[in-house]
Amino acid sequence: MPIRILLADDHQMVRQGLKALLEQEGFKVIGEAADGHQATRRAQELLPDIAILDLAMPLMNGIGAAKAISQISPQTKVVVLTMHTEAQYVLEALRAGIRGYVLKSRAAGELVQAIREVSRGSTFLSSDISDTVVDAYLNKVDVPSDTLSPRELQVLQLVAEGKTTKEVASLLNISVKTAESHRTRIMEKLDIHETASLVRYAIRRGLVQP
Amino acid sequence: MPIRILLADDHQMVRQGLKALLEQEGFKVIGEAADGHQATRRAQELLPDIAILDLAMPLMNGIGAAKAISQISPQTKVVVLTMHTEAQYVLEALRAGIRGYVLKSRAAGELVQAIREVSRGSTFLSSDISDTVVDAYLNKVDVPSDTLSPRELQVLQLVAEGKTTKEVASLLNISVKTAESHRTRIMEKLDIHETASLVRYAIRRGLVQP
DNA sequence: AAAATCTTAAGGGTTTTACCGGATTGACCC
DNA sequence: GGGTCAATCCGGTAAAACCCTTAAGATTTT
Repeated sequence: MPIRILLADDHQMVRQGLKALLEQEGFKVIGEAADGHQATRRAQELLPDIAILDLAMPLMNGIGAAKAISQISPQTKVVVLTMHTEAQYVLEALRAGIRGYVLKSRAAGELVQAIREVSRGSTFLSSDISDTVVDAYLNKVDVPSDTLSPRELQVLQLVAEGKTTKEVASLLNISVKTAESHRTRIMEKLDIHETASLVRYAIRRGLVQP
Repeated sequence: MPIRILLADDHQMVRQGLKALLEQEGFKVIGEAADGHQATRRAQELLPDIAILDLAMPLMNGIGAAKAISQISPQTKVVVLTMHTEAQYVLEALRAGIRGYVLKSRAAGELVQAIREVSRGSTFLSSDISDTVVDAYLNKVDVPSDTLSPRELQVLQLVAEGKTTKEVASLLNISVKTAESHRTRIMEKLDIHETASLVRYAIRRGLVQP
């Protein structure tokens, strides 16, 4: 019996392409969804073996859908398919109970491999991802590292608004060194290493307007 | 003779999926690219009939690649494939000489249709897009065209992607001082004084994704 | 032909970041 | 009452960003 797959991605064209690839490999794509809600509903109806979820979806993102699906269809194993390599996404996904984490920037073979591993009861992470996760665990920085503290969010917002560390410090009435420490910890937690990426992250989080 | 296609998208998995779909339709995907630079180089080598370009690509976006390709391979017709429906993107793409504008959220059939129309010398815009364009023309919604030169746009994109000046220089094969000059002129023109604001500006202009 | 802009490049300077150590306090939790 | 964590602070260093000036050669505009 072929492996029965639910495929969720907000771009129909991408879904069709992936479906074609997966069916070439002998998998059976029994359902599709364009957002997290749909994915959850379809999972409930179809009870697929594997749910492949994009992280960036409207209405409900992949993490939310993964959590919902493991509730209503525990036998369904979730594989996340995304462009994001940041530790914070990976760790959040792992905590949501996903079994595979595959990057869209990789060859389709990785997705195929992930499906095989995961349906065998194993797990699969794209190679760069493994490093990130291992690093996070080893350095014990792994903690709820996706959750920035209130203060860190505040600093991040100011940085994304273009304030220098000195300005941040004076705005928050703290020393420059403290502001610097916050900035450093933010970057550590997010696995980000330049201001530019920090700004893009803040925009994604809605902390600042583009 | 089948239509010869160059396919550019920064996600390999998406490319493979689209390739599978296009070859099912009898098209020949003769080359792939993961960024605007690669796309331009491959177009020069292969002189394809059609170049399918994602808008959001690293190093050089789809608009930049479209301009470059129409220079070095005038017989190549460009079809943009993207998730963006905003008038701003569409009009900019049209000014760059693209012949087709297809949304990733649509069925693959639209891309197939676009390729057929465009290679016949016609044009193709996904239906919502046509409205957008007509509206824009009627309302004379003139998109504030960038006063930045092509080179400056290119540098801006790289900076917003988090590249250091040194990296920008080596990517563009220019000296660090030149890259610095471009950066300075960009800030001067835009009256912007920090990287953070530069990044936000680049995002608003659609040069990079948040 | 003259003016303007673009692209390239450079010298020399200050300020800011990014990363490396470390430390102390207070709060909250079990 | 020991553990963990957020928040605060400090010293230092190398790299990068930022700021100023100048200028040659190509292309485009006027």
